[in-house]
Amino acid sequence: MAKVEFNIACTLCEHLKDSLFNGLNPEDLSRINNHKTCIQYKKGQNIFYEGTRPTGLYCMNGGKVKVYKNNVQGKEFIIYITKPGDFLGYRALLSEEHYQATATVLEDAKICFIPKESFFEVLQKNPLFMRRVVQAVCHEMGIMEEKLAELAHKSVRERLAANLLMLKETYGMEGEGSFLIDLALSREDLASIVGTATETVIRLLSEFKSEGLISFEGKKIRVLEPKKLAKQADLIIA
Amino acid sequence: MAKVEFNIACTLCEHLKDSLFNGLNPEDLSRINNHKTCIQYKKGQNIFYEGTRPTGLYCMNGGKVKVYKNNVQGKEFIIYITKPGDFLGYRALLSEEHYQATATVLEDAKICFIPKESFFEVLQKNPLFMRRVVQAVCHEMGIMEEKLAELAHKSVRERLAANLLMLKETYGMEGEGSFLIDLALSREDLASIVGTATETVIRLLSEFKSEGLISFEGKKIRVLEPKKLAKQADLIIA
DNA sequence: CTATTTAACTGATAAAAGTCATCTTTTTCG
DNA sequence: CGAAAAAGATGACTTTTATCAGTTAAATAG
Repeated sequence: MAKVEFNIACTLCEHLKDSLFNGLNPEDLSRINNHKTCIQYKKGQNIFYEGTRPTGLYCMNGGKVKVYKNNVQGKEFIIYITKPGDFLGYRALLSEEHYQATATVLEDAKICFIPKESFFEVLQKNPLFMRRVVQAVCHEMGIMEEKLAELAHKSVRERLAANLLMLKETYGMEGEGSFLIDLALSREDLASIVGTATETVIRLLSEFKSEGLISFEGKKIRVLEPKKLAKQADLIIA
Repeated sequence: MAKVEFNIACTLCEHLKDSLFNGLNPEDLSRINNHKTCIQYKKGQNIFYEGTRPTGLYCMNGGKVKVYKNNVQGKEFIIYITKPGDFLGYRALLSEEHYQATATVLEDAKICFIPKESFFEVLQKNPLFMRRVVQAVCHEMGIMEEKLAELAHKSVRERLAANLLMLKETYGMEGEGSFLIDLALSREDLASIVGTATETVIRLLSEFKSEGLISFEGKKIRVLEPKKLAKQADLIIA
């Protein structure tokens, strides 16, 4: 499959404002810009593989990518789903380790690749940028701590509700008082996010549907009652 | 309870070599040293609380501290247990957020406190130190990703085995071909590490014991058969 | 040193969730 | 288009693990 390139100047990128590159001085941004390679990926293509060495940083321009780990039996656990402006693969790059997860395109994506050297150069000579990266990484870590505790002590039903709300926050498109999660996720992928079996997700989704909390719209889910869903997520025995 | 202070120069600290402060130039290390306050804590005392703002960084000199989150029903999930040389409470400090977890002393501890300003000063003017901190944070994040996947797809039995091995790696003292986990952990705390009920931990521990994988030594656990325990942890259907 | 509290342990039971088998619907691709 | 594959759905069953109740052992405080 031939890689299709595209090009867009970082300064003109519509997602720059959502990115950590935002606020970078023109000189450094142009250094990034001049060394980047932008590639269009099709659904199902892999960006990087668990066990390999990072050679640079990916920056999401469009589309969606899942970052996941496979366990011994081949079961997937999805750690993260990208949104535009996101850095991808920065963890292994910054810790100078192998990738510990695999990244696969969920919806056709446009992704810019910044070589390691250029990224580190800008990082090194720009303490404020470095500071913002650290801040972002530590924030992300807080989210993971939250997820850990959730996974440890919440039921699958609660976790599914919580994850639907989380997806709604990130990918939700408001309309008529409800929110369409703009992400074509298979039941299997949703199960890999929640950390459960596909059948269990299917059953619980249809329960939520019959309780009027959500509805289905093609491959997508519409959150009808965020507050009631939050009650399901929180185990508030009210 | 009066706080008991002690003082030890960073340059003379026996754990400097295990710390991120290692390699810092003398000037910066003395800046840290001159602004730090060292306090002795008793078992059960709290270092910081979830929801409060960090005012500095804690650096472990001795003893053990658990960092944990409480869920709605009051169930604990232990995110981390410190070892000497560790930074404590750096995540919230660096992300400029509230603490998302509480830190409580497990075994009488000596902890040095470095005010936010001094730490950031050294961080800012020392890119190499910053780089090493970023690297450590990202490494830590990789461990958490691992834990997430483990929590999502492994059984309690596997997780207990895996966590015993992890504790052995960090706190294990070798002797006669076996390893004593030098950490007086209650069954309840162990359950909070694994993410399960106390009763379940008790039952599984006595299974492991009767299978000859571990033995009890006072409040501590001795790992007799690390390899067999690893098999239990990995779900290798060999 | 003994009373009281706390931790460790055991058994019974119930609930949650995983697995397996099967069927239907949808999607993909030659 | 139409066959084949993949995804979605449902039911039956089993396993795992949590919960509850109660007992024993150990640690702590008066």
